[in-house]
Amino acid sequence: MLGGEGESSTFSSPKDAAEERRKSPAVDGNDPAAGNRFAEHSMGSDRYYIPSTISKQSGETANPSSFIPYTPSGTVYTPSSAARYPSALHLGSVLPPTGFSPSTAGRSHFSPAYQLGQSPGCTLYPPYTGSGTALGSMALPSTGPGMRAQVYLCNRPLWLKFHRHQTEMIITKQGRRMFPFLSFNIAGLSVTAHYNVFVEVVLADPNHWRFQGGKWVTCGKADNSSQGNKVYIHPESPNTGAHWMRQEISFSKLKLTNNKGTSHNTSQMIVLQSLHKYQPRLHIVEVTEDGVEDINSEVKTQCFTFPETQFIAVTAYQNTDITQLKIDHNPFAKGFRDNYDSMYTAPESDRLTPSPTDSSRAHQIVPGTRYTMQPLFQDQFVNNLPQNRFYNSERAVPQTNSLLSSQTEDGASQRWFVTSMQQGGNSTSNKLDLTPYEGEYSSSLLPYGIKSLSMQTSHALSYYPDSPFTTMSAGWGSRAAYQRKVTPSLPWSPRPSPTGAFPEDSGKVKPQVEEEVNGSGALIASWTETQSAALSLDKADSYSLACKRRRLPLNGPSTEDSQSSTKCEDLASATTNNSSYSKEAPPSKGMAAYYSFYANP
DNA sequence: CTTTTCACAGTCGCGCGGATGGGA
DNA sequence: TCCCATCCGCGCGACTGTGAAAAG
Repeated sequence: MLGGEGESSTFSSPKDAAEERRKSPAVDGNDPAAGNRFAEHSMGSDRYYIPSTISKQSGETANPSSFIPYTPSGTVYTPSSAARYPSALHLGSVLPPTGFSPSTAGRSHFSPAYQLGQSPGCTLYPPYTGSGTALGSMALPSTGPGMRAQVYLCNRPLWLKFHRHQTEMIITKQGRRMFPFLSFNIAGLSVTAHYNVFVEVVLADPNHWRFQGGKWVTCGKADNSSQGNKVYIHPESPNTGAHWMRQEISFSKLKLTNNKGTSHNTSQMIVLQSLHKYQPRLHIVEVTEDGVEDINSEVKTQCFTFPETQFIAVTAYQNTDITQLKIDHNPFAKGFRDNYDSMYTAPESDRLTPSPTDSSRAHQIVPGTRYTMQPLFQDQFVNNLPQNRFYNSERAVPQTNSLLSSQTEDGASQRWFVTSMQQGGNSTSNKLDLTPYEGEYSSSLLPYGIKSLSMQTSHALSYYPDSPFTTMSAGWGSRAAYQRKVTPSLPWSPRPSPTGAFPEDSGKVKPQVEEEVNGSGALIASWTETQSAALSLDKADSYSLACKRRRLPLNGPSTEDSQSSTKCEDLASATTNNSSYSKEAPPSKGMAAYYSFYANP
């Protein structure tokens, strides 16, 4: 299915035939390259991802219906966006009120309408693109095949860190992995239905970029003649909805290359052009058991776009802020951390990034720990459903602690979505307003909690254990590195100083982190409270925080090794120690909820 | 001058093979 | 004594950003 490119024969399959059959009229009629499903290069210059605008979206968040795509009142397509690219306007004409054609949305790669129109809808974080002809379908089933999915960007905090400086991704001939990599958690799929999950990378704007004077500036028009694969299918595709929802879906193996002529590993490589801005998109396509798309089903494809994952492809890093962030956060670059010793012998609370061994240890010691941590920092939830419906689902974690109760579910979730939408930023820089996001950090995590009790390991994360928690801690602890390298070498840098690296560092980021920690503590408390409340909320919160600060593991005395592993263990212990994996502790309600989730899809 | 390519050093995960210990 | 499982160390390969050289 995904083999529109000649070289992408890997994806050639019976699905291709199905794809052709399912091609929408809009595609056929408007896109001369319609047959080239993934032929980004063949798209006109007008085929760009268009970041959503903020105002309208944010305004809609107050209305729960705005979370539902295709609702007449949920129009998110903004002429302003379209106006920037005339063709978008044109294509927008075929879009439904939500800004994209449901009949084409499912096949973004072929559909200019989708590509242009989906952005407002997608970046609206219920980027559901629906597919097939059923658009509109407010009546989409909430369960079973065709149900709408919800997607989390698992490592969004890390993405945001990079996004502040305009993320850059190295591309090489042999292919370079993305960092941060795309990692999602998916909910709302049919447990038994089969899905293909894949990532597509499309041009984010029609410009050619260059790094000049310490900042990225446009420089002419983008070259749209790029060829090569633009899609990366998750290696576990196809698989059941239960499988996709059971664990984090990581695309850490995805590689970016500028080698158009690459003939090997095409299935793992996405061909990009240097100095162009790209937007990754996640696609979830329902297929039959043998991996062929079922043309009889109306709702088959869903697309999710996260503006903060935009990046500029480069052959060499331009912005040293980005370089330093990569070094600080990418375990593979650990060798370049000249403050490595201090980083990894420092108190837990001061450590910047996880070492791969940390995560593996944690994982070995407490199976599922890694994933149990994730909900604590699931800051983002792409939801197609009315929030109240979501929160009323059996997956919702009991919110019994004071910290959480301080924010009503509706209020919290709404602001959370508002935040997401605001982050659409202006369509040019797409800078995200982080403030609301940070403020609602904890509340947004809750829905994710239960699901994250993974039953499986994630191979990818053994390499990139940048759980949202660990990544968040890197924001303010890495100042030394910035101070050392960035300041002297980048007098022009927008954030040349340690404190300037993140303007919020001195006065905002740290409180933010603490707030996040509190949020995690809050979650812990909520969990523990539901399971006989060994720790009160305040105790759990303060204790975990104290442990982090004082380098004390929550589970008692430990060696240096165990201390290092407490990054995940400490905050998660309250939950994981009571998970079904633990013999010592009784099953938690959370775990029960986890099962119930699958028992009641 | 800008951009790309390449070799390099450092780190880590994984797999293999040998050593060790327990049970039949 | 043999078999099996587990543990440990080593080497290889993958991966990273760096910095110089090459290419345009």
